[in-house]
Formats: sequence, structure tokens, C-alpha cells
Amino acid sequence: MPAIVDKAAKRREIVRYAADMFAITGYHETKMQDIATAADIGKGTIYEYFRTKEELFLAVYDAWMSEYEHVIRTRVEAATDALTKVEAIRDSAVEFYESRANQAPLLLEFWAHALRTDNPAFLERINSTRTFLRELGERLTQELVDAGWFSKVDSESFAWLEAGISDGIFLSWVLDKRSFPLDKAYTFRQSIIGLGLLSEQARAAMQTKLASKIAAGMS
Amino acid sequence: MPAIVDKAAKRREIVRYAADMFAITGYHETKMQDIATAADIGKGTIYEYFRTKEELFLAVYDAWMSEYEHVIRTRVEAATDALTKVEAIRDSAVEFYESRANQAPLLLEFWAHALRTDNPAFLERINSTRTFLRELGERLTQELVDAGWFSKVDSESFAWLEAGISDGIFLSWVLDKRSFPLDKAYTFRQSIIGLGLLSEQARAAMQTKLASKIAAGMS
Amino acid sequence: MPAIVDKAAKRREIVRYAADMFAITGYHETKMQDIATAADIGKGTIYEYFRTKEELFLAVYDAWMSEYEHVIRTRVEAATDALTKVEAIRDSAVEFYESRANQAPLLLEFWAHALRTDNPAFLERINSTRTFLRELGERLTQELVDAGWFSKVDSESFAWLEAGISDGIFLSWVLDKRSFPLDKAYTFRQSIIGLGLLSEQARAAMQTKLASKIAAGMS
Amino acid sequence: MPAIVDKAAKRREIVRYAADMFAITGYHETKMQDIATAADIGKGTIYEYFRTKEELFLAVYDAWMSEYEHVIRTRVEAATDALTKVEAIRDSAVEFYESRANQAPLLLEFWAHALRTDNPAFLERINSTRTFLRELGERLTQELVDAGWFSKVDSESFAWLEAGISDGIFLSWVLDKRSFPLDKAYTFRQSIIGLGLLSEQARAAMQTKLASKIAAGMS
DNA sequence: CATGAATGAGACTTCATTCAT
DNA sequence: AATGAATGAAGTCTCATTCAT
Repeated sequence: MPAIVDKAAKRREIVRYAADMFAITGYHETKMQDIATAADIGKGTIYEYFRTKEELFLAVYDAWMSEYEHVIRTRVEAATDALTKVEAIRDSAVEFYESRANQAPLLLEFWAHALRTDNPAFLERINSTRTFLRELGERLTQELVDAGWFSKVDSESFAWLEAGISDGIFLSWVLDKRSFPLDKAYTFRQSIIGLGLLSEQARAAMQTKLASKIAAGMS
Repeated sequence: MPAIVDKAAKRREIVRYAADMFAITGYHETKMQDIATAADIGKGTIYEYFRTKEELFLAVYDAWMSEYEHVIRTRVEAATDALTKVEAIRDSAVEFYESRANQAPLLLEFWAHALRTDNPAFLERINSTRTFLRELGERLTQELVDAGWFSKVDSESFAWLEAGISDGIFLSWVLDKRSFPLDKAYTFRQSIIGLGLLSEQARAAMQTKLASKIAAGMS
Repeated sequence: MPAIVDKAAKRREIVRYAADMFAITGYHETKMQDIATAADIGKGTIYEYFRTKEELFLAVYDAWMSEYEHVIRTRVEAATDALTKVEAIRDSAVEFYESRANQAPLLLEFWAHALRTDNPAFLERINSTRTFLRELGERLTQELVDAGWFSKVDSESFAWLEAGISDGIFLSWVLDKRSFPLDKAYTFRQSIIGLGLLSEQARAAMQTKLASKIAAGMS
Repeated sequence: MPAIVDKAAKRREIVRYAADMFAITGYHETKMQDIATAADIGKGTIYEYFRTKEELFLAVYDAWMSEYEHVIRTRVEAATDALTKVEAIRDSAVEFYESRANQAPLLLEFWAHALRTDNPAFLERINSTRTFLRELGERLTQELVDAGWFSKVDSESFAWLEAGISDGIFLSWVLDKRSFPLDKAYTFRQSIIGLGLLSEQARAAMQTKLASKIAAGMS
């Protein structure tokens, strides 16, 4: 590890090595000594920057999600219209997950841990990103509705569903040991959602009922 | 040979208590002694029925998923047409998860563990249920297409997506600390998928392109 | 360690080895592993009998003091008159401390620890013995007053003082690295004190003997 | 050379803060960082003045005892006759301990540590004060004997005993959580001892007063 | 079969001390 | 001289698993 001048940078450095070790070995199987050895520092040094292993775990997740949010935010801001923004989000997610493919299982461990620990910071951090994504989705949905691309839909419910679907696809991808290209799944998902599967005939029969349900959302 | 019957029954009983303890405290935090105490047996006795804690964990998951599959299978067989069968699956999922609401985080732990352990039986067991659900979904999708309810769609891809979405909704529900009714989410999901969100106008423009993508699936 | 059949006996066995190690190395310097090794058992075994090192420390002190009380009680009960009982206490103290000479510094450590720890059981145990000794001393003082040996004295205050003096002599003896015979100090103390409290009548009878003892000092 | 003056002053300042922290938290529980923080200096700075934590502990004790000796020396020198000097010692002890009541347990820790450490300086420092007090006591005892107040007594033994008694009273006072006024105990002690050693002549003069004190006890 | 006493590898964490700046 | 970041030895305690009874 090169000479580090300020504490914040060294902290990030430790988080980086910890992320690697956690990703490779898993949270429970990774020992603080492993991280210290990987970072070529003393075990005690880690504790100068993080009070507990759990806090380090949280920092790893935080760094990861912060970058994720940053990437999405940047790309969405660069996009000009709603449809391009939707693509930007999808591409960001796909690229982010694929580029960190081997770290993906750690997300599951983090979620599992968050549901068990007494430390509320874990669920709070998770929900911070989830809220960010939902609010972004909600705004875009509204734009798409306003622009006439989408029928009237409860944008909050829809954004929630979309976020859930995204997580679900990611989860399936991980449990399938990432045996298929993630982007295909995301694209297919978008086609299904975008088009709908009802034939002309069936659609005509159920149009009214379904339309009202969509408008009502999950209420 | 009543002894053998007893042995299997006792094994199931241990699994039952283990499921309770794992669900309450989590896999890592649950001690073998806790389970033994709950089951009112000796710690060593558990090892007469399970070689390791991990094996017991697998047995808990297996019991859970076996029942899940059984419930779905039974209800689907009782249904007469494809649409009712789809409803049966959805209702089974919702009821199953809701009735085991407090055990839900354990699923995440199981998935996380499955991705880490050397024991391949974990991912195998997971994929066994996933395959069961996908194949069932595939058959039903095909039926719906054949019956004219659905447009032409790659049933394999669609079944995969549906399973993923289902997991994603469940995941969101758990991470949200189950703060909303699960059935509403499932129903909303079905409305979205069933109807499609494109307006008449937008649909007309993109119809051809999207239709072919759906037909191609994730291939 | 021979085969131990019941838990209480094994517990005592561990206390015995712990007492040895604590006495030799001191509380803070003695490691749980040292005790386990001395007792030829596993480190974890100790924790089957004692929750913490501190609890083991308390058990060592308790065993010690319980025996001390037992010895005094037995010898005092065997004595017929008050003066012999006083001698019995003095002899018990001297013999007890001298036979455990090398364990004596541990008493100081125990007292010091008792004043620092949050665990109230330490001071309680100390005061249990102190109360026992004070009450015994109070009864004997009263007897000596009633029998005309002692002038009128507040027996509670006197018993408290006597106990303190006893501790002080012990303390000095330990800090002096036990460089003089403990019994001489106790005897000299009694001559001094005795002289002061003896009634006119008693004094007349013992004057010569006590005066020469006092003049001779502890030599 | 003001630098040297400053250095000694800073050393004393560190000792002062260390004394506070040790007194509050105890030797083992007090961290070097705590002392540095209290003194508002860097952790490393302490090591410019003391080689080890143990050396700092010794310095704290030394400062304490030096002041104690100084107070006694000053007051004894100011007294004109032997009886007043005895009172001066007693009052010095009482005032010294009472004014440092909350630091008292630290003395026990120091004694305990002195008996354990390899560093001989600890016991040496302890015995330095003890010798000072014994020699002072010996001289006064001889004076009292010579002046006819005391019967013939081995002054060395008596001085040793008195010092031990003094420590014993202090010890009891500390273990009783300082729940009674220390001066009462010291006065009662003197009444008992004084009665025993007073010459026939002196006794006749003070008999009534001492008898009532003894009968009243420490109340 | 059932048990639970025994085990010991190994985890996290602490903190006195060092030393480069 | 003063600092505080870095260190790593060492400590207590846990707990899955074994095995003699």
C-alpha cells in the first residue's frame, strides 16, 4: 500500500481491500487478519478506522451503493428525455452488476445481515438507495405518462414494482451463478412491461377492469 | 418396524424446532444448544440425525420448499383452466410467504449461504424448486398462448422472468419489513404484466419491434 | 486430574488449580490457559463451570474464606471459656495465614479488585466474612466484660477495631515480605490491647506477665 | 534554564492527571490515552517523561507519599511535646486520607501491584514511607516512656504495631466504602492503646476520661 | 439411543509502546 | 519536544462437534 497522507484516503483504501476479501470469502468467513494482510497493514490499524468488523462491512456496502447511485445520477442527468433516462438506469444497473459480478453474492449477505443485526444503520443504508431509486423511477414514470407513452398508472406503485423486479432479476442471475447475460434479462423485462402480453382480443374484453386496477395501484 | 417411523418423525420434529430457532435468531446466531433446548432433547441427539449444523439448515430449507411445492402442485392440479392455475400459483405464494412472514429473512440467509458454501447440495436444492416453478410457468404460459390469451412469447424466458419478479417482490417485501400486504403487490404485478403500459398510440409505433423481441426471449 | 464424577467436585478441583495459579502469578497475569493447563483440562471446560475469569476469582476467594470461617467456627465451638475462644481465633488466623503465606498477596489483589469491579458480589463476599468476624468478636467482648475480665467497652466498636487491627497486621506482614513470625505480632498486639482493657482486678493478677511481654516486644 | 524547570513542572502535571485517572478508574482500567486526553497532551508525550505505565504509577504513588511525609514532618516539627506530636501524626493521617477519600482504593492496587511486579522500586518506595513512620513512632514512643507517660515498652515493636494498626483501620475504612468518620476510629484506637500503655501515674490522671471514651466506642 | 461434559481452534478486539514526522 | 498513526502480541470467550457412558 502506497504512502497515504490523509485519514479519509486510508479509510477508503481499507474499505477497498475489505470489499475484495468479503467478496471472495464472504463476510463470516473473512477474518480481520485476512483484510489486514491483504492491505499490508497491522490488524490494529483497521480498528483505528472502524470500530467493529460490522462497521467495516457497512462501509463496504456504503461505498458500493454510493458509487452505484453516483453512476446512475450522472448518467440520468446526461440524458435528455425520459426514454433515454430509463435506458440509462437500466444500463447502469447492468454494467454495475456485471462489472462486480464476483461481488454480487455479498449483496445477499448484506441484506441477510441487515435483517438480523440490532444496528439499524444497515437497513437505513439499504433503504436510502432503495428510496433514491424509487423516487427516480416515480419521476420518470410520471414523465412517461405525461408524455403519452404510458397509460395512466400509479407511479409510486409502479416504481416500487420496477425496483423489486430489478432486484429479482439480479437475484435470479446470482442464484443461477450468472449463467446468462444480465442485459438480455433486463431488456426482455422491459419489453414485457412495455408491450403487455394481452392479445388484441383479450385486451378488448378486460381493458376497463385492468385499467382501473393499474390506476389504483396497490392501494 | 415402529422404530424407523419414530426416527423419521423425530427428525422432522428436530427440523421443526430448528426452523423456529433459525427463523427467530438467524442461522449464525442460533446455537445448536438453542435448538436442543427448544426441542427438549440433548445436544448430542441432534447429531444422531444430522451430521452438521449446515445439514440441519439444509433440511429446514428442504422441508419448507417441499411443502411449498406440494401446496402449489395440489392447488394447480385442482384448477381446471390455465387462468385459474395462474391464480392458484399466485395465491399459494402469497399465502405461503405471509403465513411464514417472520421466517422470511431466513430465506435470504439460505441463499447467501448457498452461494458461499462448498456443499453443492444447497444450490441444487434451490434450483430444484426454481426449476419446478419455471417448468410449471412455462407450461402455463404455453397454454395461455395457445388459448389465445397471450401473444406469442418465448415461454421459457417469460417463465424465468416471472419467477425472478416473484422473488424480487418477496425480497422487497422483506427488506421493507413487510410493511405492506403482499397480495396487493402480486396482483398489481399481474395487472401490469397482463395489460402492458403502452398507450394505443405508442403501441402502434413500436408493435413490430417489441413483438419480435418478446418472441426471441433472452436467447 | 483423576476422574471426577460429580460437577461440584470438579468445580472445586478447578478452583484449587486456579487458586494455585492466581497465587503464584497474580490475578491479572494468570491466563485462563495457564489454569486449564495446570488442571490438565481444556480451556473451554473452565467455562462450563465459571462464566468469566472474574467469577472464578470470586470462587477462589470464597473457597478460601469459607474454609477460614469454618476453621475458626470449629475451634471456637470447641473452646470452653471466652479467653480460650479468643486464643482460638488468634491461633486460627495465624495458622491460616502462615500456611497460605504465598497466597497472601492474592488477598490484596482481591480487595483491590472488589473496590473496582461493577460486580457487587465481591464486596458482599468480603463483608460476609468481616461481619462474621465482627459479630463473633462482639459476642466474645461482651462475655469478657460480663465476666469481669474487661472494663466496660463498646463491644461493637471494639470488635470492629480488632478486626481492622488483625487485617493491618496481616497487611504489614505481607508488605514486609513476611520477614517476621506472624504469631509474635498477634501475641504482642494482644498484650497491648489486653493491658488496656483489663479490669482493675484482672490487671492486678496479670500485671507482671503482661508488662514483661510488652517490654520485650515482638522479639 | 527555563526549559528544565518546565520539564519538571510538566512531569508533575502529568502525574497529577494520571493520579486523577488512576483514582477514578483504577490502574488496570485506566488507559494511557485516558491520561493523555485528561492532560490534553498527546499519548506519545507521556513517554517523553515516563518510560512505562508502571513507572507513571510509581510516580503517582511517590508524589502522594512524599506529600504525606511532608505534611507529617512539618506538623510534628511544629509540635512541642511528645503527646502533641502523636496527635499531629494522627490528625495528619486522618486528614490526608479523608481529603483523598476517593483515591484510597488506589493504595490497595498499588500494594497489590508492588507484591507482584519484578520492579523492586515499588516495595522500596512503600517501605521508605513505612520506615519513616516507624522511626518517627519509635522516637516518640521512647520519649513517652522516658517522660513517664508510658510504661516500659519495646518501642520498635510498638511502632511497628501502631503502623500496622493504622493501615488496618484505613483498610477497613476503605472496604466499608468509607461509611464512618475515619477520625472516630483513630481516636477510639488511641483510647484503647493509650489505656494499656499508660503508666500507673498517667493512668490515674486520665482514667475517667479514657474509660468513658472506651465505653462510648466510636459512636 | 440419548446425552452432555469436554474440547480447542480460532474469533474479535484491546492497548502499551514505538517512531517517523 | 510533541504527536498520534501504526502495530501485533496477547487476552477472553464461543461453540460446533466428539465420544464415553
